Amino acid sequence: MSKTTISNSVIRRLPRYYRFLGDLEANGYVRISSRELAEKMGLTASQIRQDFNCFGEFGQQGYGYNVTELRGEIGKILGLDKHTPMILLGAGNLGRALAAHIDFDNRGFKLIGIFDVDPELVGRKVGELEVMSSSSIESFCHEHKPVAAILCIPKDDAAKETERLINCGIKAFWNFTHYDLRLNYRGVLVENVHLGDSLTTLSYGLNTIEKK
Amino acid sequence: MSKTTISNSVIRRLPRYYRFLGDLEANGYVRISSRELAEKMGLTASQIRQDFNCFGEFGQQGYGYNVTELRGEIGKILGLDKHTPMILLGAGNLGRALAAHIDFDNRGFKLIGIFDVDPELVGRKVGELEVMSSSSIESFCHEHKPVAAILCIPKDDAAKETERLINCGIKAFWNFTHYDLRLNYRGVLVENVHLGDSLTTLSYGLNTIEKK
DNA sequence: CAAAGTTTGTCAAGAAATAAACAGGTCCGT
DNA sequence: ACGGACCTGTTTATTTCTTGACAAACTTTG
Repeated sequence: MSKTTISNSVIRRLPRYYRFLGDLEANGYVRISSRELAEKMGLTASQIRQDFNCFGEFGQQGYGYNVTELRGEIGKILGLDKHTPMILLGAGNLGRALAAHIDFDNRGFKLIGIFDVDPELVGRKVGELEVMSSSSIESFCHEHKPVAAILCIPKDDAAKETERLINCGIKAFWNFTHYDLRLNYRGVLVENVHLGDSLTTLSYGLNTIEKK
Repeated sequence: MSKTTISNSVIRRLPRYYRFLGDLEANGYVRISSRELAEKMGLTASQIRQDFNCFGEFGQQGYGYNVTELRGEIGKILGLDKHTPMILLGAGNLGRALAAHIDFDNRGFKLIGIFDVDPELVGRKVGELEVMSSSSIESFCHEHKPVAAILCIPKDDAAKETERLINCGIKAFWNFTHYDLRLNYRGVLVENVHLGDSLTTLSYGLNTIEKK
């Protein structure tokens, strides 16, 4: 029986399940039990079964789960069979690294445009794409209808540019700005990534260990 | 009264508090109440008070919290007054972007060395630092005693290199590899960053919204 | 083909995190 | 200087998340 609302904790674990199942598949696993998967992932078998059952019954008693089938189901749940068109704002170090490093095609997206205000960067090639001037965002969006955007721009520009992109029809933001986007209204999605916060957490850990 | 063990949920919120308090300070705020801060951050006042009280009593009844003082206290808790020496493995796109983009000095660390196996990259300048050959890691660590390491290397090298670094005295890993480091034993810390998982979550969101 | 061994899906208990409530101080205007 | 408004620290309640338990069902083995 699949649940009506899925808790955030469960959703956050799904990509990790998907990743592990991909590894298992690559290593020739055909079936896996919740107990064995739990051991590999450092979770409890109970939690894994309950997580999966939020979406349906994918396993078989006495057998376990078929790795390929389960991975496919989770992929569908995550929308990884899609290729939602996405643009990148900011072709600085981080923006270029993401464009080159992230496997958009296998994560439900397709990167179709890169923009920057800096004339030095405009025209430069980043992978297959050529950096375009930020001033052409409106016309580009009108023509190609991107749905998602990556923000790798200075903090102070974030609010303004976000507003602009929403007017261009952008529905989802992957935000690397040092700014907490909060637009839970209007059906716009935001995934804030604060790399600095992540590093800070590590600092806390070191600081705390030392005191013991 | 400060608690003995701090829950992970609280720790994950600390960097964000620190960030918001920095913004408030920059905007001339001298004092702030939990109610007002809660409103700005999208939390409840109760949670904020309870979070802070894990570490001590920083506020005053009828007044609130002194922004600068509170920020300082949280900074100390997070160990941001330290400059723990850190090295970077992997000077590819992502590694170079992190080296350039992250404000290590204000997050408790100091980046003191960058390494790569690729002879093409060795010798290249990344900010102030020059990329060194991975073969020199041991001698470098012997001399400069780094405590933390960033991993921006291929997935398949992660396990081996981690082992190697632990033997060099590394105690904390900031892992960008597509590989879940789990070394909770031996007092070694790991902060896994899975950018792909983050993007996948956004895909889920879009996929789910559409179905409504 | 039957019995033994697995493993799921689900329900119920337990633990953890969050929110509400409130007593006891502090601030501020008059 | 006094009363009302305000705010923290802490206790209590509520909600959410995780773990444990078990019946039902499938697989494997002799």
